[in-house]
Amino acid sequence: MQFTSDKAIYLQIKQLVMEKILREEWPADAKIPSVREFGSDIEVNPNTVMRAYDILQQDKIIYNKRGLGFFVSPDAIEIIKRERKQEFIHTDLPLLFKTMELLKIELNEIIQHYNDYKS
Amino acid sequence: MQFTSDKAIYLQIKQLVMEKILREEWPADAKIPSVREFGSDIEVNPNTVMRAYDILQQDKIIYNKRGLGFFVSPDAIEIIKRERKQEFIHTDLPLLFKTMELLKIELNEIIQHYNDYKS
Amino acid sequence: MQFTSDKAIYLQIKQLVMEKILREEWPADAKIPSVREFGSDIEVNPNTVMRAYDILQQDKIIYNKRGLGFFVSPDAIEIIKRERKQEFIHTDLPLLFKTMELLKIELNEIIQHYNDYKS
Amino acid sequence: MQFTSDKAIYLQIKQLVMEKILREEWPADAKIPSVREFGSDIEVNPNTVMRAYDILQQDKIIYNKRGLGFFVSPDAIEIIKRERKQEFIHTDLPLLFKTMELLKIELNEIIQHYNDYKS
DNA sequence: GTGGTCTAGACCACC
DNA sequence: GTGGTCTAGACCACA
Repeated sequence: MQFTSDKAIYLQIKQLVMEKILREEWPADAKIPSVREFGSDIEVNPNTVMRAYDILQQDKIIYNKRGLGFFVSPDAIEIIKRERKQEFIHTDLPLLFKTMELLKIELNEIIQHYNDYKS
Repeated sequence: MQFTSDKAIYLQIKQLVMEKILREEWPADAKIPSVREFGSDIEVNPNTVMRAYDILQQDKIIYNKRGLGFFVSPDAIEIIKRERKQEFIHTDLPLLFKTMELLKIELNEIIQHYNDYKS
Repeated sequence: MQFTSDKAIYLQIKQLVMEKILREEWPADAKIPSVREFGSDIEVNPNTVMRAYDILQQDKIIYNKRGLGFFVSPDAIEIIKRERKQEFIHTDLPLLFKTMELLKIELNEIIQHYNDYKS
Repeated sequence: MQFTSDKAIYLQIKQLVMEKILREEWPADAKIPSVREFGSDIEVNPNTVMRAYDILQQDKIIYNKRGLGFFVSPDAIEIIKRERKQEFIHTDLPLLFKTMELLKIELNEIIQHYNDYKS
């Protein structure tokens, strides 16, 4: 696993976990790797993994059973999608449209790129 | 002027200046505010404004006449557009499409939001 | 049975047992469930239940007959009440009063809530 | 400054800060000590102080100006009181009443202790 | 000067 | 074995 240096590692780990959940690699109520195990997998200090797990727990995306480990929350996917969609619609899209305006890019061009991407 | 705290202020200032140029609020060869003036306008330390101007000058988006101040470069718009368009197409768009995929958002929805935005 | 994750489970079990005794659900000299039975009831590892029973035995709230199981001590209620009352008066109440002071809550309001609670 | 060992230090620091704000030792928009300064004051590692500040910032009780430090949020007192009152009414009080019931303590006795406390 | 991140290593309670 | 807390020390970007 390689990390970009322009974003905090613990945030990238958070992202990584959420993607694994979305892809159902880690299904609901499944145990996720312990902080030590995951840390050694991706070559990151367990404390840093812990920080990511901590936030994920606050967001109710994972939960903890004392002495056993962290588990995927039953409604994790729903929560993640809800959060991300909010951000997408209220932050990402407006930014996209504003940039399009400034650069005088038409919608057609976006659609063109989209079709290229899908194929 | 309010700044987001999750991005360096000097970068937000740089962004702001580029937008003003793109919108032709500050046309080619026009004098832009001095670091002190602009700094007090937006309630930011002049040093921080200077840092933004420095980078803009390196990018040849503005130029300096000693003792007179900073001025918009004649080909500023062209430079900005070239830079931003690269980033837009090769970084922003792919990221957007990836998010759409994960959230199962169709292109139709984007078009819908776009029309809402334009009106 | 659900447990809060912010307190040790064995302590929550201890609490639970003491409440059952105080409510006389488990009267004096009655046999209480075996660690295995109780553990499977509340979905907790028998070792953890054992740890709670151990402490309860040390406190002389329950006693053990080898090969037969654990039983409620004749003076269990008295012991529990003595312990808890000390803690209640010298720890819980002062803390409560301090909070009331900080939040500017008057005694009247407490009495009001008490009446609501009783009805 | 001394800390109880039965509660995480960073939580006690959070508590301490909130009390200083409630007592208006640190008024609205005032700068609070830097993590290093406060850490050396109370003889705690700056990282631990940071953890407390982090949570306080999430709760919008303090805010950050990049490169300058942390400041008391204008509506900090209101937020703290709201939070604490919720907890008081929905957690502390029900627990109090339940304990009173179990220990067969009457309201009179509480009132008695309250008067003793006030004098 | 300020926060923010990360590591390494320690110690603890809990299951 | 698991999480959770804390320290010490390092490095960085930012104002």
